[in-house]
Amino acid sequence: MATTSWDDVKAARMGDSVVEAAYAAAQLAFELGEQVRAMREERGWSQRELSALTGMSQPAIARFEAGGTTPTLPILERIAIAFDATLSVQLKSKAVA
Amino acid sequence: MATTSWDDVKAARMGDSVVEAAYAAAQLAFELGEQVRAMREERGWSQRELSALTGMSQPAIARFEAGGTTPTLPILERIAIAFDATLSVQLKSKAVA
DNA sequence: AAATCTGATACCATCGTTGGTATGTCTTGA
DNA sequence: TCAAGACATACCAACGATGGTATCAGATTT
Repeated sequence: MATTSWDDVKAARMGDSVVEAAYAAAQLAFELGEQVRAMREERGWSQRELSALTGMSQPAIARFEAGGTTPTLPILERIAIAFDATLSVQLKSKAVA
Repeated sequence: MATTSWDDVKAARMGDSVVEAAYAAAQLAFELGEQVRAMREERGWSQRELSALTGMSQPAIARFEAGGTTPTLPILERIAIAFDATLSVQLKSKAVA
């Protein structure tokens, strides 16, 4: 084997993963957007009010709620704080089999 | 009130939030890095092997595990897939009081 | 009808993460 | 001692999210 062999051997398998991950992240972004919109409306806040509380722009809130972008963790933290909520990010092993 | 009033009124309160959120995100990044390193070593994988599986570079893995950067959700998804794990991101309301 | 508020979209500048590469150090093994 | 592997760090280019602003459509109110 020429190169490291790992790069080659796993390359094919990895190709799918990146796409799969991108799709999963997009779905996550969409769901988070929906949840934030629900929490915001629950409190009767406008996008402008939430943007002021989080230091974000109103367009950023709109994009995020629509699932147009995948939010960063710092942004999610700011939103959590605005809602007096807790941000939880976990990597949970599926099966131990 | 001159401008929208929201921008002004909440501005002071928001200042702390941004810093607080940045700190929280950094801590989250650190903990995630530790967890990923643990999961990786648990499987006897080198950073190079994990980088091949996730389509990331070895330096990116090193930075991430050291907590040097705050990972993006797509990256976390790729890592989760490599570990055959599930990525969970939740905004949980604290008290309902 | 006019004014106002809300949410959505577009454009551009900026910032942070990441990719890619090279390099350095340390450890292990031949 | 030398070679190879593993991890860390540095530098730069590319990409995506965000900030800021302006604008637009729809709904509400006067």
